Amino acid sequence: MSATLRDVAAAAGVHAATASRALNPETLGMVNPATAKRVREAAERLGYVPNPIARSLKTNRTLSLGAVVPDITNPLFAPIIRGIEDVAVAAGYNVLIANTDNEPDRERDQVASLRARQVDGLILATARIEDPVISTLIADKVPIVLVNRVEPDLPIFSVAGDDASGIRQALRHLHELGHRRIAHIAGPSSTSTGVVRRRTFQLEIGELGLAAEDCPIVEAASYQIEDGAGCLRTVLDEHPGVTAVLAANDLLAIGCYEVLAERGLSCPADLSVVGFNDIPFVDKVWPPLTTVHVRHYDFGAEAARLVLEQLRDPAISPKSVLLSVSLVVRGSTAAPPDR
Amino acid sequence: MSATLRDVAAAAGVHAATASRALNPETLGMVNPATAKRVREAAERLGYVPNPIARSLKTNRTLSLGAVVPDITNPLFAPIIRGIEDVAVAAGYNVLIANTDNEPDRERDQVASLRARQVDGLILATARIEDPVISTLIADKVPIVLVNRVEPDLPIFSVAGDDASGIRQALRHLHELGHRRIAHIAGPSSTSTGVVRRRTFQLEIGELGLAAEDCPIVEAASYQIEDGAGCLRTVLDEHPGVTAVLAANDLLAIGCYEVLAERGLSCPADLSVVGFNDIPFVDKVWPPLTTVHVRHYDFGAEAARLVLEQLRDPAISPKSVLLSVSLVVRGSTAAPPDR
DNA sequence: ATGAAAGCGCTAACAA
DNA sequence: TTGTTAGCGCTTTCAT
Repeated sequence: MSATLRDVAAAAGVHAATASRALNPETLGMVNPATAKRVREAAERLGYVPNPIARSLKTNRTLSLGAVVPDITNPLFAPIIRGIEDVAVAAGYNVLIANTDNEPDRERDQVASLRARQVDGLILATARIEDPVISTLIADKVPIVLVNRVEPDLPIFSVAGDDASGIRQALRHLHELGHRRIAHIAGPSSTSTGVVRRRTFQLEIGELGLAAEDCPIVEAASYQIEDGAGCLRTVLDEHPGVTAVLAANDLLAIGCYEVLAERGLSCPADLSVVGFNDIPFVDKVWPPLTTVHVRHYDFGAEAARLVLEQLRDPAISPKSVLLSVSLVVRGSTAAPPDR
Repeated sequence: MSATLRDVAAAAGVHAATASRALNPETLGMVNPATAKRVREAAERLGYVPNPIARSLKTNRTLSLGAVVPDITNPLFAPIIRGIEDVAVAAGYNVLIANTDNEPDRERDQVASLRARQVDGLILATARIEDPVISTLIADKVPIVLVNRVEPDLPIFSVAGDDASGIRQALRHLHELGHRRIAHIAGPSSTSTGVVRRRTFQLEIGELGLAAEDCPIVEAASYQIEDGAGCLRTVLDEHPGVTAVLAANDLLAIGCYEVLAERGLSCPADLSVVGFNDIPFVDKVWPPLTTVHVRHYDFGAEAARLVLEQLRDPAISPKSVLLSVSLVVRGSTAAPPDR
């Protein structure tokens, strides 16, 4: 059995409370430097390791944060988690990660489990809109931050990329290359990103003076490669004149590649493709994907900072952080074919 | 404030101890079914959620496992973590994840932090050999499982892929295609996988009757894309006759692609390349990578099962689980060029 | 079958 | 500055 605070106190010839104060930086000021030193030495000698469980029971703080993601194997979330972790660990917190598999029930359970384990704050990177879990969390005053999602109507902290700017940059790039018939493979309308990117696409098409009927939108059931493939098949079948596709994320764009291969079309000669997110490896596919780079690590880091802020000052009012994005032009976009 | 066990007890008109027994499946037998029902209803009514912190303080068990990985953003580890999580959650445990950045100091700190938080068991997916952290853990009788690493000389649980078989399958594939001058880009000799794969390469070269001097080995400083590129440059400069490369992991193989592009060589026409691990997206690069498929999700799932086994029966003796691997032939391998 | 009492290891009033 | 006391919420003897 490892040494407890009482053991340390006894060894240093002081009371447990004094030992506690001596060992805790915040209360160290209340104790005589000499005794503090004795206590520290005794602790060292006994190999004392404080028991955070006992501390938590007393203080109602666990020094841990919960992070809820739809799927840790999605390359999008690894850097987000990494960002959260780095900031949290630096502040003395650790992070409990929970997967939801995009299932509302599992999300509810995981959040409940995290709350039962008394995490001090929560970061949600699950993208569903109108999520009842969130309202409960807000009502219960649990410090939370949303990642990769905006909820303009809710008093809540959030971190997201400037999706509108990303879509605009992508569209203008295609427009400058000469494309006039551009399709959008939209993300699920149950996600905040899907909705925002789609709406911006429509707006910007108008801004550029393109005809809505030349720029079809097909919605993917989920952000997966196969959905991208299915959507592009629909587009090509129904709008053969399209010369470029703007996909709502990289996975959907990669799905497009499969359809091109299967139909003997080449990218970018026959069709230009643009993705969104710049996940790892899309620079290694062929052709290297032109996409919108999003700073996912910073999403996580910023989200963690926002939770910690709330922990420091519970009265602080919510803010939304919008991180800049930038188009990365690679090999999947070029001028449209001559007709 | 949420309801405590005392509140439930009071509401049901019983003592806290009775409420505790009624709510705990293991002790439910000691209590009158009628009172048990009353307690359960009261708990339901008050929305009682047990406080695991208080329970842990008393029982010395936290129902949580620690998972230590070198880098969560490495696509190799996401499925491992996912496997751990799925099994752990199904058994009522949750998982604390810690990154080490491949830094020994950080590994020590993270393990210490996890232990301080009283995790019931640990899973280490960090690959360094002769790791002092491990001996300490063994000495302290902490239930642990090593993942993707074998330590034949240590009495310890481990889960790994059959690396030797993977290397053999890859080499025979190349040999059958007609390659006789095959280079190996080895992983760091500080990792168990690096050592085993390299040794098997040497052995198998002999088995196949190939000359050691025709089959150079270059060791990568780490398992990164850039290291793969650097190693291949060395190989091509010093052994221009080589017609195939077997890389110790996929990232190193992808690094080879970059060198081929930069030298105007084509894969597989000029040089065949084989990877190891079959991480996501290596089927999307160009040419699609021939590689050894490893069941990483199962690594995690099996590791979690092994920890849980130890928790159930602390006296159980260590075992090593070796999971099968299989070569996936894609587009990066072909017959050697005619000379 | 249930209640009483103690205590896990720590911290925070309060008192001295 | 230090000690005393109490208690966080739960489980577990021991007694009834």
